[in-house]
Amino acid sequence: MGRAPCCDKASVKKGPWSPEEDAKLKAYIEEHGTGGNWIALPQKIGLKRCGKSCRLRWLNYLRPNIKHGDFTEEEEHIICSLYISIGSRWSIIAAQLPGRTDNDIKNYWNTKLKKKLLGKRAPSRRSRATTHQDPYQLSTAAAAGGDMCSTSSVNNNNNAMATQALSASALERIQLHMRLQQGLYGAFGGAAATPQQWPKLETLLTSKQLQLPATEPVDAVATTVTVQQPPHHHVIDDHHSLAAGREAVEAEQLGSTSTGGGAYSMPCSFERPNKLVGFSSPSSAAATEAEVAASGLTVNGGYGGAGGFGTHHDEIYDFLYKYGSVGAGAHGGHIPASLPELQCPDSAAAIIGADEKFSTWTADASCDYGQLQGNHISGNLHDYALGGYDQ
DNA sequence: AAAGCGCACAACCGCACGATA
DNA sequence: TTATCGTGCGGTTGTGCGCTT
Repeated sequence: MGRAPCCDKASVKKGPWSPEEDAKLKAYIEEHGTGGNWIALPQKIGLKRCGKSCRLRWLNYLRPNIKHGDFTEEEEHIICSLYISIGSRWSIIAAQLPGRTDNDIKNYWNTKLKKKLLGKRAPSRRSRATTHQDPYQLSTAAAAGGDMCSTSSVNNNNNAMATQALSASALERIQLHMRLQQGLYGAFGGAAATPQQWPKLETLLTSKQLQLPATEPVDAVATTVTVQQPPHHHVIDDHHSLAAGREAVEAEQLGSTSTGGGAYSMPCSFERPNKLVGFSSPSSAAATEAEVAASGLTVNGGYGGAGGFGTHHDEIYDFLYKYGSVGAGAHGGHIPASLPELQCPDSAAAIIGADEKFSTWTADASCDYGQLQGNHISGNLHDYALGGYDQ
């Protein structure tokens, strides 16, 4: 049985708000506040609108000090840094930008900033509706289907396609991160010849350019946590095992180095600050931990992702934490300068479109990936970032 | 001139979570 | 402990405008 609708959809007005409606809502809230009940509010003031619609209208357009358009370079920097770090948590990103709404930022990102930074065109809705499936559709389908990637098999076409499609989202952030780190495209008007170091999240935090929620202890940034894989949707046996991951982290902690071509340890193998985990509900995290323990899959590393920033974002964050700029990491927080140009894997190209470049990570790259060198990082990262996670 | 297309923005939808009875 | 409800969020869709063909 589904959930009861929040309002009688037959009797509420939909579509654009009229000036009269705006005036009614604004006047009432300015005088009485919301009363803590958006659902009841429209009846009180005689609006034939859904309470949720009223809330949205107020938050996005009517409340004081709302800014629209004209995003500054500084704001773009913050949006990008946070997007790389935490993904599409627009409300959190919006909290760092006074006067901006999550909806505004989301729209700005989707329509302008993403294209500006990645040089890719979002597929039009028309083409999406009438042509072959693209990564965006597949992501949606996967999310709606819930378990398109839920089995351990990634060999059938559907799952392979879904996994590839999901990688577009995951790898997009990594690619964005790298491009910005390397100043490849002179984003924001910067000269490509003088690579611009993208500000580390920590830098933004310490310089007070960003403010984490007040509930988040400052020292959480340096705190590591024991986290766990989600109890379901694992694709682990194609390349590695959780045990291998555990062994790898133990080896890493002992200061030993793994051999090239050996079991790679990217998943489940490194510490990460819990600043993101801190947004999770302790109860839900505990529940997940208990479930994992019951399933016998408990390991060091990885992340349950119950609440907080979600599994998908956390995996990317974990990767960037070790190899990117969101943490000290094994490479001092910097992507190796010799990282090769990123190309779209053939299989993904068929879906994404040959003119779009997506990240892949090749074994023959000359860059130093430390213990990852010599491994087929492409497949591993790909599966790592996406395998079995139901984002 | 008209149709098609791309784009930006506003709004809606459904889900997840927390609070509370 | 469980069911219900309100809220918040992220993804998606609707719509109008301007440009191109």
